[in-house]
Amino acid sequence: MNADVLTKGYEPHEVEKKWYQYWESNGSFAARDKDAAPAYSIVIPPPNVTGVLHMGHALNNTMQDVLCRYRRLKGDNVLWMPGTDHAGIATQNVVERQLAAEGLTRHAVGREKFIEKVWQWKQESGNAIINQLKSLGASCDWNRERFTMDAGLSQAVRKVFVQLYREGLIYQGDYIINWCHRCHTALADLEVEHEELDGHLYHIRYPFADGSGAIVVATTRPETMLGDTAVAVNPDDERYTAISATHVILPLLNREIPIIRDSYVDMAFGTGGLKVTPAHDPNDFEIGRKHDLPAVKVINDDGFMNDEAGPFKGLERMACREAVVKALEEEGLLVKIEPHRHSVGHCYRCKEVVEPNLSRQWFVAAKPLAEKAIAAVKSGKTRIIPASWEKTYFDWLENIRDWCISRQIWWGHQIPAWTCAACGEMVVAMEAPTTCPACQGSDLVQDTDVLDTWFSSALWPFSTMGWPEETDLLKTFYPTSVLVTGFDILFFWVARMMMMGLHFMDDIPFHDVYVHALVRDEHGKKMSKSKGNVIDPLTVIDEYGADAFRFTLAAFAVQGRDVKMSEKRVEGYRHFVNKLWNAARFSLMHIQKAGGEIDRTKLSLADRWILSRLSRMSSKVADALDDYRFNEAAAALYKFIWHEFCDWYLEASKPALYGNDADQKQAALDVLYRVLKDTLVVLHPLMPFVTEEIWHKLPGTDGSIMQAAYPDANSAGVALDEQAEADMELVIGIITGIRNIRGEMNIAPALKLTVVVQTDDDPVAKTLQDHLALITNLARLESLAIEKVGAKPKAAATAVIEGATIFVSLEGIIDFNQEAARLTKEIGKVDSELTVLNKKLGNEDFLKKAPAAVVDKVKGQHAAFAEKREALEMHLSRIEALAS
RNA sequence: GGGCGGGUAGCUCAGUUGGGAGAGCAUCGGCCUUACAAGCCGAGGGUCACAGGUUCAAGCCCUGUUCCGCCCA
Repeated sequence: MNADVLTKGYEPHEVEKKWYQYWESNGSFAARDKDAAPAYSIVIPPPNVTGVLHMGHALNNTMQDVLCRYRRLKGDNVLWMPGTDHAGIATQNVVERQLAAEGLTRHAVGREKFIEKVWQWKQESGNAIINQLKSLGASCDWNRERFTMDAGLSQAVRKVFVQLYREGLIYQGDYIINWCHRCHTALADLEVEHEELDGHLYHIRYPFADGSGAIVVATTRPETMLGDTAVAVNPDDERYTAISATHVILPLLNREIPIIRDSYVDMAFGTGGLKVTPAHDPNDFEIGRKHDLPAVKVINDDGFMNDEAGPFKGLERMACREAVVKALEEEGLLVKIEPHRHSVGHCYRCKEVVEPNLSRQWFVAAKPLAEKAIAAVKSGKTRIIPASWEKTYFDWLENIRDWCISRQIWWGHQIPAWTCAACGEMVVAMEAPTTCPACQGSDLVQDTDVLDTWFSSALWPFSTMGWPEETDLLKTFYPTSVLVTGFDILFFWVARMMMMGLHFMDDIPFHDVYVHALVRDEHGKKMSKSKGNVIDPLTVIDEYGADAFRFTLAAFAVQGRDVKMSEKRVEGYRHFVNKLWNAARFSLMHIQKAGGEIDRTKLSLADRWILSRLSRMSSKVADALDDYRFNEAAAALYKFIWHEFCDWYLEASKPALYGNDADQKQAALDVLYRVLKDTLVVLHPLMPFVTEEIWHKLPGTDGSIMQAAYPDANSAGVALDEQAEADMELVIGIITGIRNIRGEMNIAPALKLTVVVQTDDDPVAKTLQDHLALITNLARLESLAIEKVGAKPKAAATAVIEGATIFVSLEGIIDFNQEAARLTKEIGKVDSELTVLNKKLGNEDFLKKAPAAVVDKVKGQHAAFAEKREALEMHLSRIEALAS
């Protein structure tokens, strides 16, 4: 026997550090630009460069790592493309806060210097998340790491912008956009989060210009009335069909504005009168365009009222609301204020209330791009998994609106558009023009806006592979195999990558999109700092190890369902890591050298059984991973390793391993070696570290487990063996029956039992006879006799299994009342089974209409239970006779 | 208002062509049995949200009700 090659308990810390460095320095994660092997590729959803690893990243990247490691074991040439996103607004905010601490603003620093500072920040502290991904075990090809602001990716962004502009799919225009006063930028519709809030509905009287009366309008934002350019009513609204007035006097400003009629107006809402503010409301903007109304902007981009607000000029918008309400009240024009619950938009970056605002911005005409994105999924070229997300995807793309892509910040890809100071001509080009094509002037000023960060991430699947160059990488790995992502960025990112990929690469960006759920706390609540229920993945990894953490994530990652995470659950799987560790420890005490070819003629029942179970398990795990059913892969491994390999096989093989029969011992060693080795490989994608550690302790392995081949379920030696599985099931049934008696009768584990099994079923008798030693050992018996049904042992506890009756001799220690109670309980269980079966068999229709196989099965079950009941009943009456 | 997901053991959840209600944790009882007490052996525990329907047969399919969560407007 070997000396202790493994420590008694598994300590992940050093092991994880060691093997990660080993993999990196050996280039184990490197993809080959050109290769004969099948290509498998994933681009990472680039985390924000400002980000720190949270549970969502942990789940997302664990899944990708599992897939990549699995495909490598299957022999694929795997590219897992890593990188980060420049996260325009978020990053700018971080650096601005830093400046603020020094009493500076970005404007004081200047654009050029400010951007320098952002790069500096990125250099110093921007890549924290990359190291955190490494501690999770992520096997990205780090030498290819990309950043959305890299030169190459920026070139791609510019090319895309210029081409779309020339195709008329990018345009500049004055439209209502969402404006965040805090971030001081436009936002796309998607970037606005709506929340139901309690507010007020202000009813305001607008007097008719001809003095013939007034119309009452209702609004939630009274300050915008200063920008009203009309009042609208529904043409079918009988309340207003008869009025003579054509204009109203806008209160406070005493401006005359028209009354217009438009069927858009909801007659049921309030008084049926609608104030129209084209510059500060998206719906009003549409009405304004239709009726050719002027748009008067009263709130500036800084959130303060401008000249158009007259006496309210200079007030902050919320202060202005109060002032307007007060003024209306004084003039007797405020009819009433009602409590009103309504949806309010907030900036997704800073949570500030956003203001609809008329502004000159750049837009992508999304419709034509969306059509191709819809078609690709409809035709099945790209699969969305689970398919339930397809509907959401279609709904959004079918109702897509133009995408506002310009942002009034500094950190990002500056828009490649230049305007001639002399003649106003605009040039959109790859390179900065030196002369104006219209007037030959040389003073060309670049647009100061930058592009939405999502614009560059939309190009990620091909920009990271070197596009617009026609690289080998693109040829080998585009389209990517799968995109793994959370549903929260299905629109932000997935849909846009589809649009851009199809347009510029003329092919889908990925074959599969695997959409996973969110990680919540153990009660299903969203993790948030304010709730204090955030679990930090790094803390978890530190305490329980990355393997246990990854396995937990995989085990709970059921399709379409949120992952509920608690440290307690991770702790449970740490026990599992330790279980594996100790199974390896035991194995390595016996294994001296690499196992040889398995000689199937020399195998014991347990040997054949575990090889058969191994074969099933490795196929099951492969099938599960092929279908992104991570939880099933985890469950299959857990059950096999703990409840089959450890609970039964290791125990069953001990006599051979400790014994003196050289043949038996060699067979057991060969099987043990093979099972451990294959199990490590199958488990490796989920638990990369501990499997690598054990792999290196295993004699006969060379190099990393990452270079191993995924076990072939039908390879020599390992094979499905249904006979062995059936026989082992019988043996396990006998042993469990005996253990049950031992447990229920409170018989000390150390006490060796004398057992008789009676059966008239010859194959059963033969199987048991063949494996007397196995049963004797695992049930801790003094002796085991297999007999024909005959005279019953006297003082014995009884268990009935199919085809056989077990008598555990309890000479001198049997408590007859206890045994009677045990048998009664057992009969009760059988009776409830029989009730169900009797009901079925008593049903004519069942016998007539159910498939014959089902009827036969039920009949068989009934016979077995009836026989069991009879036997138990008989033993009970014997016991009762003895007890009295 | 529209859409999606969910309600199964005390807790968290599996349950994929409709035919045996299961796992982990927790609970109870017994064990330091030569890999593992981070362990071993055994046990208890469920009107599968509710009401109908289809079917010989429903946790699973259909309809309605209710509660919870999310997305969109």
